[in-house]
Amino acid sequence: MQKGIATDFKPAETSSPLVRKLGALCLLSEEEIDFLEGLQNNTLKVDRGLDFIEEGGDLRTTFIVIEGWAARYCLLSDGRRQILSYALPGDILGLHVNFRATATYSASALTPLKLAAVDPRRIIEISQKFPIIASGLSWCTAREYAILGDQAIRLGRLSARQRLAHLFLELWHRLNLLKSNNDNWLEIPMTQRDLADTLGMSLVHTNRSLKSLRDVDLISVTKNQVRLNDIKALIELSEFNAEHLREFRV
Amino acid sequence: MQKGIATDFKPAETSSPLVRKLGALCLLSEEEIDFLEGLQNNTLKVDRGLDFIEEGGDLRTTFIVIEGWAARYCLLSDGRRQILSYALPGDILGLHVNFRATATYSASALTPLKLAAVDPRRIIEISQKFPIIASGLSWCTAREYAILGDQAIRLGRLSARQRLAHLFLELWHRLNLLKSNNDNWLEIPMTQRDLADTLGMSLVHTNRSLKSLRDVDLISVTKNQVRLNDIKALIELSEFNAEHLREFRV
DNA sequence: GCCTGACATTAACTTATGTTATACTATGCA
DNA sequence: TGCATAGTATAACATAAGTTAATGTCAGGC
Repeated sequence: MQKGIATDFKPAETSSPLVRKLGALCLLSEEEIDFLEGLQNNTLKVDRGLDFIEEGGDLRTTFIVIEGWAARYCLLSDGRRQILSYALPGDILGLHVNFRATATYSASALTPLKLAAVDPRRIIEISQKFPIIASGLSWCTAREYAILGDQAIRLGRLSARQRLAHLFLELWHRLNLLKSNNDNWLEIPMTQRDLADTLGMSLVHTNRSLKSLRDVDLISVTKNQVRLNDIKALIELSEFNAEHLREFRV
Repeated sequence: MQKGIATDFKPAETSSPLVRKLGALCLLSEEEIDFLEGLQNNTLKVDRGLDFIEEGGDLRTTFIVIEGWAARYCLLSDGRRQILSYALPGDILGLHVNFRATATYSASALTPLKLAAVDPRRIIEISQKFPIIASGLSWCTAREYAILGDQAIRLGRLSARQRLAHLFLELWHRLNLLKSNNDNWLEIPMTQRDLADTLGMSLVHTNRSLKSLRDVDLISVTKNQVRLNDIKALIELSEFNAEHLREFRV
């Protein structure tokens, strides 16, 4: 990626996922990297299964995921749950919290989670002092929005099998931005219950549809791992559009 | 709303919808209003039914809706369509376009449309010069995101009747921010085909479900108008959460 | 004053998906 | 070692929603 220009600034493997994510997109200066790392100094841990954002509650903090997976979701009165999206390492929750906001969703830890808690005022600071980073965050926002749009497409217009394939492809592509996956194994912490609540289906039908994808050998499944056996066929089946995750070049 | 402090700055009825929308949220200075109005000088018209953003195409412009309704949508290969959201007067499309982006959705005019075309660099300018407006745009972003989340809830977890009621309530609330609706009439330009493509249902089932809402007298329908006969019952039926549209106070 | 086309309505039939229930398999833990 | 629990698997049955097709209604063009 543009070797010879500023290779020194290429984020190290040890960088935070956010820096790796933005660094994969545009060249970051050493100063910018330092700032982004400093932003994530104030960390906290969340146990698996615990909520760290509650719908209807006050939200005054922006969270950056450093390690682990989280799920954004809403509950209905009868207990039905709709997972809206997943937050992976490098993802930001509450980027547009203005001083004080009411959370419109809950968020819980799908795995043990390490988060950075950021004062939203520091986000505002960014757009004044670090235009490149600001532009990167803007890209993050547009990307989250596109991801949620894809979720709507899955829920509105795809069949059960298509939904599963489409979701797996999305997660696979998102993870590839963080670390280059050599193989097609996808490590996911979600149970079938979680998948069902993500894809708007019943648990039983999720299980059935997974089996039917296994039966035609499109995927293989082991404990918390999915192997995408034929990416091309999966893309075709599910009408997945990888462009939605790419979004922009400076 | 905080009478006596700066009532002179209260946006006039003749203001642009964006100014009315942000003005309903926080006090804008005369300078801020002037800037926002100036932003919308470069207008264009779009005929009903025409696309002004095309998925996959280059997007270098931010659009502000001044008059009319637009729909954001994606098409699948077999022609199925999923409408993701509606843009009403005062709404912004492509707020997070960074210099050059690929559109992840198409947008078309549901009515004759008047748009302002804004250079995205002017948006960046805002965060440096007008913190209040920047904060307002941030609120718009969070709100759009919450609206899309609600769309996912509709598609994922609500029945056909619930989806319809939920959508009507959303649109009713959003319109109320622009002009105080005295009655419960909702003027919508969408056909049943559009509603079906929004709610992930077939046209026939949309019609059936509308009828069933009419039959229990929850709504009345005439040409392009829906009357919400019992807001409270509709909210209860559809699990609508108006908080999602409110979002923050400075 | 009659076509035409876009939109709405309704019926009959099919299918994908939901529901309920039971069994199976790990894993942690007392 | 055995029990409890969370997760997975499958079958049998119920139902919401899709599909196809026919009919109705209204507005605009000629």
